[in-house]
Amino acid sequence: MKEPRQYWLMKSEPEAFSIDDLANAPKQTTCWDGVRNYQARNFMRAMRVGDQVLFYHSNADPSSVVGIAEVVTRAYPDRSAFDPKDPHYDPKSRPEKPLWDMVDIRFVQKFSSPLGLDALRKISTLKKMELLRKGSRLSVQPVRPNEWKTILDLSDKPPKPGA
DNA sequence: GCCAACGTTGGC
DNA sequence: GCCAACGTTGGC
Repeated sequence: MKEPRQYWLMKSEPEAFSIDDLANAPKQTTCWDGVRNYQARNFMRAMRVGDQVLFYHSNADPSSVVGIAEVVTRAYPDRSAFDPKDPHYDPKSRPEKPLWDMVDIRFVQKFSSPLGLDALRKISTLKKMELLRKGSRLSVQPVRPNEWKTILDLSDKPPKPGA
């Protein structure tokens, strides 16, 4: 039985790793390391190969959904947690008992124009979207199918005149 | 750069 | 198990 495709949103600061970095990466693929939040980790553990991901630029000007990526591996141990020199080193995670996981994602598409937070907030069907919740900081979060469809429809359209 | 919201830590 | 202190995220 084939599981239905799931949708997610992943945040990255473009200064650190942008959608262009993903597009230019070897095989247009990267491992999503450095996640050190249990909720975000658990969402990655729930991911399946083929799941679709909205790529979001945080701390950007303006912060926006900028494109699409695809999950290409199941979750597996994040080795960066074992490395004392790594900024995301976590001594609680040991190779024999890994605490943190990551997945690999592959570039699918960059939107012709980014969808900024202010524009997304105007869409009534996105009212409940995790990204738009006040104080929401989750760097990996689920996206509802109708939210996914709404955002893809928006990305198809040229920017509104005068907007 | 500010600061509100949030998660984690650690004293008790 | 409570909760204050602290560190981080991320919009603005």
